[in-house]
Amino acid sequence: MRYPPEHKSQVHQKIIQDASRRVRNEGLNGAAVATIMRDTGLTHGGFYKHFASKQELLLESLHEAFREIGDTLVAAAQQAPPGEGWRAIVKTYLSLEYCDHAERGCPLPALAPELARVDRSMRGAVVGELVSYRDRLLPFMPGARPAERERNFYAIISTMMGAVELARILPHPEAQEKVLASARDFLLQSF
Amino acid sequence: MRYPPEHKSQVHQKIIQDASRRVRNEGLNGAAVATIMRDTGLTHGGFYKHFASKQELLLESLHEAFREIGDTLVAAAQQAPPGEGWRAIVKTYLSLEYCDHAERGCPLPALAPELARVDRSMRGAVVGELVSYRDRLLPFMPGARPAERERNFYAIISTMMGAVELARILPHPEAQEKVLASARDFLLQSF
DNA sequence: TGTACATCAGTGAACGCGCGTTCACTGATGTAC
DNA sequence: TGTACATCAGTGAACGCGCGTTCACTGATGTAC
Repeated sequence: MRYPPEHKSQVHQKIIQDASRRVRNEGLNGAAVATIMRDTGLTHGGFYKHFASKQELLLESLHEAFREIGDTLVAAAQQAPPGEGWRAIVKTYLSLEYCDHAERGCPLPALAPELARVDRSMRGAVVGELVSYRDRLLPFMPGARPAERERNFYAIISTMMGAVELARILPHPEAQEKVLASARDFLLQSF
Repeated sequence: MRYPPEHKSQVHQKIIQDASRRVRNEGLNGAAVATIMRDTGLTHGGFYKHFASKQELLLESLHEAFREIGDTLVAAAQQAPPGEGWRAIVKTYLSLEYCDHAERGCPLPALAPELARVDRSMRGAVVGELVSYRDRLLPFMPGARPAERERNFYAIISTMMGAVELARILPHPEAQEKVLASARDFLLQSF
């Protein structure tokens, strides 16, 4: 049962992709080792040929999630005229599309309170992901000076996260859109 | 082992108080039946003399949490001059004090993503709690007309929730305060 | 070219643990007669 | 006033289940000689 040289890293990546989606959809406990391995077409015993522990998988999944949504938001911002990148980010982030598909969205509205509770051994890595996510988006934020862009980033991301979380609790698309639109209009008319 | 007539309802209330704090501090899975009963000075077997199920406890704990923080915020708003209630709410909500003590704070930054994932049998009750929380705070929101106050409520609560969640992920009080202050200044200078 | 051995991703039974829930039981007190 | 029984909050052993993790094993292919 020998495999081609790329095989292992492909399986590794497939496991992370799957976990990254499951974790955003169902929370940090939503990605059980046995379930993820079954989805990948393998059995649970093989998991430890790819990861030293469940915790390692969670951290790599989180990294993948931040990378994926970061790419999307940066791409949207780069399409916009100079200085207007943040508007494109706000419109993308607060769309019903991303509200409905947590598995492709930002990990913060999906996981933030759980991330605040991870134990010491994961804390540093989690903070690191958050900081590099911020640093990728900072250049597109409104504000003349870096300190001002940082303050505006915190205000904007806070509003967006909260709005998506609130909308996801509500049952009807109209109610969800009301929350998303309130936050969107509020942000776009500010700055 | 007969008990005075008020005894049972006092124990019931003590269990809910404890669960309400644990759930805000450690998440919906943080309030294990055995742990809570031990804290109350009882054994786990007695739990079902007070609640039909764990789910019933969670819903009553959530109700208690919204009631507690709602009381606090309404009291703060009532101290403020007419029309300025929302400013008092923002300052209270975004204090380091409440950021540090999730167990006494708003259940939204502690539980929102988990609340978005509760199964159908709990969904209605959760939405009900959210709606009545909103309706308690609406009168203090900025805006001349009810529809405007509702939009402003969504924008304000979203920003506050997100900021507290973000701050709670960060390790140092200075970093936390930077996030809280960014959101606070942003909200107070708007409207 | 042929044989013996090493490699290593994947298998599946088994483990210990924490969880929500059930249930026969306890024992102090109230009530019926 | 005294006896028999009912009540009911609380006890603690036991259950089935899902979880992360371990481990002896498999078997196709590579390598050594």
